[in-house]
Amino acid sequence: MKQPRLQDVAVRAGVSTATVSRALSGKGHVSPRARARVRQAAQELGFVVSYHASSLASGRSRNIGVVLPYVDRWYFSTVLEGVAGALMEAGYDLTLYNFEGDRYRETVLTDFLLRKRLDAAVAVSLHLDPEETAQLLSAGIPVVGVGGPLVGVPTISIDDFDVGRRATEHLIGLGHRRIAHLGGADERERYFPMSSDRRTGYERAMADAGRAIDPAWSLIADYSLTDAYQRAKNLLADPVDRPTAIFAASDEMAAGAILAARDVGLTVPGDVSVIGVDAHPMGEAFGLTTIDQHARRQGTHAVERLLEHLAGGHGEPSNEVLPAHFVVRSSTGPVADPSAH
Amino acid sequence: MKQPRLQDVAVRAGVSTATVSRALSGKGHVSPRARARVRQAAQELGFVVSYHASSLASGRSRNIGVVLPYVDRWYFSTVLEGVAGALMEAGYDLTLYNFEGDRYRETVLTDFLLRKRLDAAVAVSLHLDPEETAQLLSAGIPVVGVGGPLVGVPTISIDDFDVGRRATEHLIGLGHRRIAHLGGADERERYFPMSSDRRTGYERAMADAGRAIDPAWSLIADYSLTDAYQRAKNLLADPVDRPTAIFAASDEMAAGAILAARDVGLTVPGDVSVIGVDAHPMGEAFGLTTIDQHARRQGTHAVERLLEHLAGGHGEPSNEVLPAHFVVRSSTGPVADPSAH
DNA sequence: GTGAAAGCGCTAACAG
DNA sequence: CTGTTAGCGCTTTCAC
Repeated sequence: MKQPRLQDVAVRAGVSTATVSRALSGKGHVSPRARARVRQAAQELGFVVSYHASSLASGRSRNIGVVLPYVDRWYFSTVLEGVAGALMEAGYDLTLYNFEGDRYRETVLTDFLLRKRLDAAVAVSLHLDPEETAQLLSAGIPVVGVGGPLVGVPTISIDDFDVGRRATEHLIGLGHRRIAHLGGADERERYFPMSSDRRTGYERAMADAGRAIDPAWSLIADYSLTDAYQRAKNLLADPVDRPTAIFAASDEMAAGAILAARDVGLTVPGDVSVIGVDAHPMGEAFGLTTIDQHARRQGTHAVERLLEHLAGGHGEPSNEVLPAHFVVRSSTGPVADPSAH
Repeated sequence: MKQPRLQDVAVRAGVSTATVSRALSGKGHVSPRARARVRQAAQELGFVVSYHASSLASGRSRNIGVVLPYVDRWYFSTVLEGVAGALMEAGYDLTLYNFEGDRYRETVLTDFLLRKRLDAAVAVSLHLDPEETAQLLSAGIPVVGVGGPLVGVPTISIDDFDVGRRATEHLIGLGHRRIAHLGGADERERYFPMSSDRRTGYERAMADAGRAIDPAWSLIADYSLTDAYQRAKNLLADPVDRPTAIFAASDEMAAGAILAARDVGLTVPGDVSVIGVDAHPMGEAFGLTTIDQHARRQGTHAVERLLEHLAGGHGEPSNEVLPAHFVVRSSTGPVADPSAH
């Protein structure tokens, strides 16, 4: 049994195909009576418009691409969930492009994005060089970024510098002087923009408070719990020259640091305080103090902006900075011996 | 500047559009010389076929749908990554449908899947009732399942019953008698199929070994680390009547159990052994013994089967059971006092 | 091996 | 408010 076509509905409803199209899409005026009959006929036939035919004819596809470097890390999957939910509400399809680090970066940019099948795209925390940005934009569709500021693309993000500074100041306020930072960098020595900004915020806060930063305390991990665990363990193993607090650029890394601390016999926050960023749900079980960056909301917000733009299009959407909020739990506390140096 | 069309390439190469189509798609015979000229012309013009036009004309879209209940849980995002990678290699697009639990279940099934824009779909760990399965299948496209056996749909999975039994037997072999299980169930009181099978495997192993199961030891959590943490904490708080080992149906839950044990002053594996399922990367930092179910491979494998089917189509793909492997680390060990009852 | 031409199923002017 | 009529850009017989 073949799928019914719009033509079939037209015949059954006793109107033209144009009227059916209008009645079903809601565009253009159709008499209530005709509308009812069309709906009825479509219903009976189980008619569903063909996306491809519709898209080809109209030039729009109700389909938005999401480009991200990872899908199995909390921040990305959470933003993705936000984006997916918002698109679903709006009746849009979502096409997923996963770089897997750098593995498919090239392929996605050159082969996939250009097939003119997307109405728009959202790029999550991507760091693209000018040429790559040009490739992205050459698809000729609106793009909005989430996370790292993408040069030349309107972006939804938080103030990562501020987050880094506030997290560090929280620790400083608790009397800590020896504060380490566990941040990230990507495999190709290109920073995740957010990582470097958070790190800069940390450095600024330390400098402003007149604290020295031991270079050995400025760690780089790959954003995974396990890697952070290893590095934190090495850092904390030294009983004399270890920090009393750690600011990790993500909750997963913060969790790794807490595990590391415990495994070298230190208590949290007794011997070492730990603060993260994200408000990852697992932070609860760790009693982790963190800064909530509302990842899901970043995703939904990006979609809202994109759809507004697609609908009205009053100028390009511009950069937008969303707030981030402290969630204080039990992993941070006053330094044990403030006089220690 | 408008995108070049197939026509433009044809003119430039001095051939017909039919030849360009054949040359570019690789279907049908084209002389090497014509092929070269077409490629050249397409190259120079920066031509990319229009997906919609191509799909409309051919009836195929090189687009596969992925339907899953969550995207921010490790198992699902890992399977998704596997699926995405395999599809990318094959030059297919991936359309994502996220149920978000049950939030969009209905919508996805009724509104989205039917728009005849997919060549096939993979359904990850979905439990559908017969009517829902019918809806899925009514899209008229091949579907393969991953994870839970989907009645009427060929599925790639592991033997969850066997996993549950082996995990439990591992504990029994270490001398444990008092073994608890931390499994999952979904919000609507419909089991995740895998959860109930793992639980059954646990029960069988216990029965076979002549161990009694205290009903209070058969816990249900929502698969999150934090929920597992809470429940395990309640379970382990009782100093007299607590289990000496816990089999958790996922590594995230196992991690929660380990945190809980430590927080009530117990050592792992000294006082309580914990085993999980998944081989979640964070298991390393926990020293977690687990059973690797090769989640990513489940995803890639499903795609391979699907593409084979799409290409050759020698009969329906059938159910397939992939192996799972022990990864023994330090969270399981001999029971402290084997004579304890 | 290659070209001509007929669609694929729908949308969007343009008349009426 | 509704019908007519071109396409949208590509694939695919069917001849040559």
